[in-house]
Amino acid sequence: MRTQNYSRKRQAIYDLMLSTQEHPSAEWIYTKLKPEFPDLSLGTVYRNLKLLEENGAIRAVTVISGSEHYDAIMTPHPHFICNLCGKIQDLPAKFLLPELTSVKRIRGVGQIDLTSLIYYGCCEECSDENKV
Amino acid sequence: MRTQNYSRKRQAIYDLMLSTQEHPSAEWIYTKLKPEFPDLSLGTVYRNLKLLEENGAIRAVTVISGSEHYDAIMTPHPHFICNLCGKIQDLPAKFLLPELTSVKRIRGVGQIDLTSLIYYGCCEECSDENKV
DNA sequence: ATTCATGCAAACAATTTGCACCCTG
DNA sequence: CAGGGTGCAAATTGTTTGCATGAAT
Repeated sequence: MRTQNYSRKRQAIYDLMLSTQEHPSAEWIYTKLKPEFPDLSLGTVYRNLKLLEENGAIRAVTVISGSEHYDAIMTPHPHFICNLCGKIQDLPAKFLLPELTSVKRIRGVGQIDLTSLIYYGCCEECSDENKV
Repeated sequence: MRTQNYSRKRQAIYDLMLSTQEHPSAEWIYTKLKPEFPDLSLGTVYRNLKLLEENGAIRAVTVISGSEHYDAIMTPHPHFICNLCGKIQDLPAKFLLPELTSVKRIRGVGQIDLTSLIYYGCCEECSDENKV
């Protein structure tokens, strides 16, 4: 991990990541922080997200319609992603069965660092809207 | 599903998808088919991959270093993705526990269409190389 | 002072799209 | 001949990067 100086903007990005239920993209974070940091640039958000990921402070969930989304909750847990609105929801860790996370190596395949379980479907808000 | 004409190129793309162990990106398919179809264009590959996906003939696995990768095996099964070389391997369906695939709906969250289980780590080829 | 952090704009790379033309049914 | 299908190139979009400047140690 490369040595880092303190940076008020990086701190703000991380704090925002921690405080939200969203699974933000760079753009989302940029828009949220811009009022407080009028001189914030999108490049800084990208750089810091990458840095935080390298430091193990946050992790990438997946790419949704072209943009990467991040999660600051580092306890292993699955996600639910709505195919209609793209919203990502955390699922309780119990949905990630111990039989899955206990697998550390698959013979003839490789060593496992991370297990990603994602359910794709239609969230309740979207299915309610579609009924109306 | 919109009505479609027969297209020799679409057929070739699908055949190639079926015949390979790779989990191709658009670029990979383009390169493979270009010799046989010298007038093939990358746009056509993108258009047809999207069409095949809409038709349920193939499915997107995930985005790896910026590009989408597809799978023509539609039987539910997990994947192993190497963080170093990016190679995607199919895992036997038994690795996708029935407790996972039997979940069709999560209360307060939504309906599930698809369950994606991806193991990320270091494949055997890459760990061998790193030892040398 | 030295190294890190940032704004800005240009560069990049994957994908999409408009349009004219060809092919399939 | 009507509606796909495609090549081509331009446009879009998310992300990265080079450089000059400002901040942290």
